[in-house]
Amino acid sequence: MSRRTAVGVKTRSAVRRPASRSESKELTRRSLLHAALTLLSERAFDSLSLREVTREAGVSPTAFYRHFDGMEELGQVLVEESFGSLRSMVRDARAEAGLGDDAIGEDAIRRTLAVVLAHLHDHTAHFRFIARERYGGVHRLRRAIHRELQLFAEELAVDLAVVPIVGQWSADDRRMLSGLLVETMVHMVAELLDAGADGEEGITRQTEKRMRLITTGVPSWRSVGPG
Amino acid sequence: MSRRTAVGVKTRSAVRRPASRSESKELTRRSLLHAALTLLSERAFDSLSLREVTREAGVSPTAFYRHFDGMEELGQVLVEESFGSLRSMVRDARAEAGLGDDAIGEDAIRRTLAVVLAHLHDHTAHFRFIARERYGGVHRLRRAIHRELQLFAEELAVDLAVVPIVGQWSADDRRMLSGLLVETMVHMVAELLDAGADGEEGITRQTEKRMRLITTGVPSWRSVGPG
DNA sequence: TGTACATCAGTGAACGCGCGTTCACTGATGTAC
DNA sequence: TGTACATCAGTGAACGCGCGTTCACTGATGTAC
Repeated sequence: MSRRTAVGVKTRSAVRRPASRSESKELTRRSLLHAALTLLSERAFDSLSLREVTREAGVSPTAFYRHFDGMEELGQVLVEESFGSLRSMVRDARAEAGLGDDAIGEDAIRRTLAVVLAHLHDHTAHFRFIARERYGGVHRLRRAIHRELQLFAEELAVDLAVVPIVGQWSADDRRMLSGLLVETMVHMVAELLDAGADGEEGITRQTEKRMRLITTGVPSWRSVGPG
Repeated sequence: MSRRTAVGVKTRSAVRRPASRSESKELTRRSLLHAALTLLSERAFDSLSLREVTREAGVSPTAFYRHFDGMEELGQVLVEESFGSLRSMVRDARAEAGLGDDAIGEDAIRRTLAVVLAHLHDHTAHFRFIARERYGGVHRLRRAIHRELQLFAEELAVDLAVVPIVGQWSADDRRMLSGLLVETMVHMVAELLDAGADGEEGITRQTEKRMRLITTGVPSWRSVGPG
């Protein structure tokens, strides 16, 4: 306590004197966002009050206004942060999946799911926020989340163009496939967040099977069904 | 106005003197539930107040207590009603799909989706309530909804046992397939509720394709992958 | 059918409480010289 | 380095408001005779 925290040791609750006014302001801002995310783990954003957030963060209600216009602005920041998490995950997943000249094999599926699970553990609160507000009571949040997931699916659709058979498909069919794969992963995340730790293995195993069944259908797919 | 409403003419807002005290009580109860569902179309249950509901229903706040213990009990009733809608849909869908000696064909898929769409139009508010609270902020509601959807998927898994190839699968694989099909339909419902009327055709067409791709994979499915 | 009493769905006033937001403030940090 | 002043993150009191819940009530409906 009498010295600075040892170099290289990052402790969540490391007590160290903030170096400057702006740094200390940033700390308060972070603790407000953190407090909101904590409360959102079992509440809808809709029902969160400004005073609850400041109480959880350990500052006075008025301090809130030094950082945000109101709860709506804080919500927007949470969305942006959560999308940051999502995008970094997508980047990793695309790298790991390594779509190329091969069909979408078991390995690609397993590696992708591993990336999702890793990010889920690192950004649980962000992912829960997205899952909860995706169809929640706040229109602006729903729209923002929808747009972001759409974007993700469209990126995957483009990636899929290099996969052998899928490369011959129409763009619409590719979007259908990528949308189904993305939705299957999103659903897994939502279920994992809602289930206890003991449900984890069953859910991931089922999801892996689902992804395999979907890709199994690829070689026999016909865009328009038989007469 | 001077006479009773004509026999056989059912008008939503038909003004007729309630025949009895209990009948008039029931009318108020219905209007409280209706008011809640109306407000829930763009709000989370979490954030709904008792006074808002009574205001919307056009009665005094105190009247609420003649019908429900509090908001939580009203929520439970909404869940039960919504599940009533869901179960009647499932019954229709199972009858229409007519799973039997044939593979799951385009017709079965189309008929099933038609049933879902019909029920969606008749019970929009109930379905929206389920979609919103499925991963919403109220634990009890999440659990109830999860259990009900699980049940639905398990029923479908049992039905699938009569389908040629699927009949040879392990029970676990059949549950995987039914879970994926159910989730695909639930996702369609959620998207339809969130999109404008002009999104409807695109969403249903994509869903139909997704279901066809899934069933396309069935003949080539191997429970454990190669290698 | 008429009368006298019981029931009870819905009312309106009142309560204490947490809410969002304002305001003038305090005192540590930052800056100019 | 030391001093005098400016900045500004966070405070605490205060406001008016909508909340859930209580209570004694009213008056239409129901029932007993």
